[in-house]
Parts: sequence; C-alpha cells; structure tokens
Amino acid sequence: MGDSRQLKEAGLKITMPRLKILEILEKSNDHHLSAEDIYRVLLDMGEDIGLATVYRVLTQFVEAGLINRHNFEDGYSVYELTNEEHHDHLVCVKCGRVEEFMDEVIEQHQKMIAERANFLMIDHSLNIYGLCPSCR
Amino acid sequence: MGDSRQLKEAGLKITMPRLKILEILEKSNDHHLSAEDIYRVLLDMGEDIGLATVYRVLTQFVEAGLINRHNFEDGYSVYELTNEEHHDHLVCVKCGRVEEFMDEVIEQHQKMIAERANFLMIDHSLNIYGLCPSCR
DNA sequence: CTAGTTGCAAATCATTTGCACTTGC
DNA sequence: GCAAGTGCAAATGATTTGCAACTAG
Repeated sequence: MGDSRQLKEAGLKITMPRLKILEILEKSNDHHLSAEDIYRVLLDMGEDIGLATVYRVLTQFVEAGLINRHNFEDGYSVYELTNEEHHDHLVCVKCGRVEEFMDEVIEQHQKMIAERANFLMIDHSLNIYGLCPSCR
Repeated sequence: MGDSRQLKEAGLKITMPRLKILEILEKSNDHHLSAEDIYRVLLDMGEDIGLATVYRVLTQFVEAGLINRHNFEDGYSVYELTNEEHHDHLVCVKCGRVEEFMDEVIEQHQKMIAERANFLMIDHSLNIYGLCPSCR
C-alpha cells in the first residue's frame, strides 16, 4: 500500500499514528471526519494514540497538502483527502450529512469575481446549508 | 431613530446594552464585527457592558433575524446587519479585510444544485479567500 | 411587581502546547 | 544516537452558563 510512500513524499517520518490516521481517512465511507471522529475510530481499533496527536497529525497532513480542512457552521473542523478533485458542499443542518457537488459555471464566476476585485485567489469554499432528502 | 422599534418588533426589551450594540453595528464602517470588536468599542465609549452580554445580545439578534453570523476560517465569528441584500464575501487571508459581492448566476446555480439534490436550502455561504489588492 | 436582563466568575468545547519519554532511520 | 514524534496533562481562546443583583414595562 502506498500510504508510507505518501508520507515519505510529504517529508514525514513513517509512524504508526500517521499510518493509521491516513488509513482511516482513506477507508471511511464518510469523506468528512472530525478529529474526534478519527480519535474514536482509533480507540475502537484498540490503538493507543492521543487526541493531541490526532490534531497534530491532521495539521501536518493539511500543511503537506494530503488533506483539506473545512469549517462548516457547527463549531468544529472536518478533514477529507485531497486526492479527489475540487468540489463544494451541501450540508444538512439536521443530521450533519454532507454531499459534494461541482459546478463549472460557479467556478468560472468565482475566478472572474476575484479578478475583477483584484484579489489573488488562494482558496474558496461554498457551502449550501439545508435539509437533506431524509430530514426535510 | 428606529433602533428601539426594531428591538420591540424582535420581541426584545429595550435596554442600554442592546441599543448600544445595535448602534455600533449600524454606524461602523466595517460591516463585519466580532464580539470582541464590539466589546472594545463599548469600552471606548465608556459603557459598562460585559463581554458575556455582548455574546448574548448578538445571539438574540441573530435569532431575531436582525443580524447574520459568519464563520470565516479565522476561528472566530463576525456579525453584520441583515438589512442589506444577500451577498457573499471575498476575505483577505493576510489583513482580514472583507469585501462583498453578489453574482446572480452563482445564486441561480446554487438553487438549481440544491433542488437537484433534493435539499431544502436554508442558507448558503460562499467565501473566496485570497490576497487583497494591497496585500498581494 | 416580576419576568427578562445583566455582570461577573466559573464552566465548556475544540484545539494547542510544554515536557519528559519513545521511536524511526 | 539523536532529532523527530508521541502521550499526557495543563494551557488556550472563543464562547456559554450559573447565579445573585438589577431594571423595563
């Protein structure tokens, strides 16, 4: 498995916590995990890894570009692998479910708007909050 | 001044803290103030109002629909009056400056996307992060 | 009068950090 | 072996809450 290669390329030593956390992010069916989520999975796996380490590793992964951090309106951060292409989010305010989407027209317009305002765009995030099909 | 009417309509008693905070939000040239910002202005005005009250009042104003809360990627919330029309934000990651914009095409597409996913859209927020003209 | 408000201090919650101990290379 | 990485507990920073004193209607 290429997990250790990814870490090496990111300039990070290959350690158990980093491998496990990367693995969890890859295997989870939910693409959007919080530090707590990951910590809980680690506990379930019987791993002896501290919450502080989870936060440290996630921060390093973000800096290395392996994952992205998102701040929805709930007060905590969620992380997802970078490998997929860029997309935005539909967030259910009731059950917390997150769906992804991508709209080329919106992307184009964002670029245009940044240029028109003479901003050098670094990042952008679009979140639509609402009730998902099962909660509405 | 209609400030006290706004409070009454929101079902809130007319008190000094609420009037002052509403006034600050109206008069500030910067439309996006944090609880701390407002607290500091109150101190400068010589008002004896606690930070906890600022938070409580802001929360009530949000619930009453008088103001909106935004969570940019900085870790704290900012508030702005609702009375203006909907708009999105360009945020400078260096100096914190915020500019507003509105793009009808983007708005349309968001509606479309929510419908297509069968989400009942309640709110949406689009933030473009980058370097503003003076920081780039 | 009395329910709603406030100030203050203490409590929370997510996240970060200091430090002595371990581990990868 | 030694710098990098880790666990734990204590620190942080934004925000919230308990409670006794206060005020608008």
